[in-house]
Amino acid sequence: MAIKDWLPAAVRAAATERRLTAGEALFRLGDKTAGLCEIVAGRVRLARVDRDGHEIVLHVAGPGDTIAEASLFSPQYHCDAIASTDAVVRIYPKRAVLSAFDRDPKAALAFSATLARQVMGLRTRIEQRNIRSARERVRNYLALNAGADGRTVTLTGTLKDVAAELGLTHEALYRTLAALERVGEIRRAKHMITVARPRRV
Amino acid sequence: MAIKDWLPAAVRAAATERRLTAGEALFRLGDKTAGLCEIVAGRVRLARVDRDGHEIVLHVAGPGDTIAEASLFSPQYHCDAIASTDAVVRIYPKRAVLSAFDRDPKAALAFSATLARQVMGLRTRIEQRNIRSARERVRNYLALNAGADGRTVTLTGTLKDVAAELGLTHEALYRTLAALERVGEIRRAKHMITVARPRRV
DNA sequence: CGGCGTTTTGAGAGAGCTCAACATCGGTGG
DNA sequence: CCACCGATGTTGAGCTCTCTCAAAACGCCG
Repeated sequence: MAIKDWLPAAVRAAATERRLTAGEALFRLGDKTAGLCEIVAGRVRLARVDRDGHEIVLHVAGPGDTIAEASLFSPQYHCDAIASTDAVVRIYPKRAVLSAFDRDPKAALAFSATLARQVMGLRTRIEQRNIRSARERVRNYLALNAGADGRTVTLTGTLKDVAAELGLTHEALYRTLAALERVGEIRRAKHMITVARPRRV
Repeated sequence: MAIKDWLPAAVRAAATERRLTAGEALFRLGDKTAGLCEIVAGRVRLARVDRDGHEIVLHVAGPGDTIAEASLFSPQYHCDAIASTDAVVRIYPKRAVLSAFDRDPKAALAFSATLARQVMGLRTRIEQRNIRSARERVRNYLALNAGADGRTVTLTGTLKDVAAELGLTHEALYRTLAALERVGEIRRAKHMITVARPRRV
């Protein structure tokens, strides 16, 4: 769900861009909230620092992700945002966003819709993490990401990325895929995995 | 974030209640969407059935949770909702909710705010699941749920519930807590856990 | 008092992680 | 065009850690 699909053009035009070097803070806990933030390039992590000075990562956002949605409704940030790599972000001023929502209920609803969709997706991912077995987790992933035919999954990124999304080490993923291919449950091609025998348990 | 905190009273009044027996479907994939649903009692799972006839659980909701937020923006349900136990649910008709949002931007924004907060919480939980070690996961949980003093965590439910939330078996949680207590890192009282030595790594 | 669910501890096994070596691929520059 | 290099992909071996199965103490409620 890209920003441009729901944020009015007028608001998008009001955005400012900012460049961050690795380790630089986009904002800190307690700062006055500026607005919605879209990651254009690089990685930005949201984190809190506990009493021990230990950093607790809440989320890692990459290109296309938005962060600080909740900041629209809060005067201060509730955590730190630190660039993990050199990064470029685009900031949509809070006031512009909120007033657009106020004037245009459609836009507000569209925003709600994207959030509701995000909630769905995140809940699905959490449920996926409850699966212990690497094999089952991969099966789940394939079933959930299968295309229209219900059998073919097109890989957007690298297998390493998939492994991270699944919460597995890349080695474990490679092995599991190899094992599934060995028993004929899947077939693999470049950037594509096909489940060989649907309709089976 | 309880429903009554953001849903206008007029909409709440329009709600209907429904009683489900274990295994009964609240709705099925493809059904026309009725509205927002709040779980009053029992457990309801959201699931999809894949080509193999295998059920993929997307989410399990308990009392106080809302489900089908995204259904407000879709004509049909995208998954099944099945009662895992006998359950009672309250349904807020889609039309009433949407028209309330349309009339009252404040209500729409309040809805967005709860969703944004949910997204935050869910992302945090996902990040937590990336922690492999039971001990680290428990530390993370304690740090994240500490009260105002940053050292004391008050348990709302049973330890078994906490274990489920952490994605650990209850045995693993008991053992980990016992170990942490043994080395003096935490102290435990009835429904309360205190981190003994803050400001340490 | 009796029963049920939570809490606790024990022992064993399996599964994924870690460390390590190597193959493969794509891009870069000479 | 080819050598080089870094990142991705792949496989091996050992080890740690959690899960599983089991049994028992504990606490709460009827």
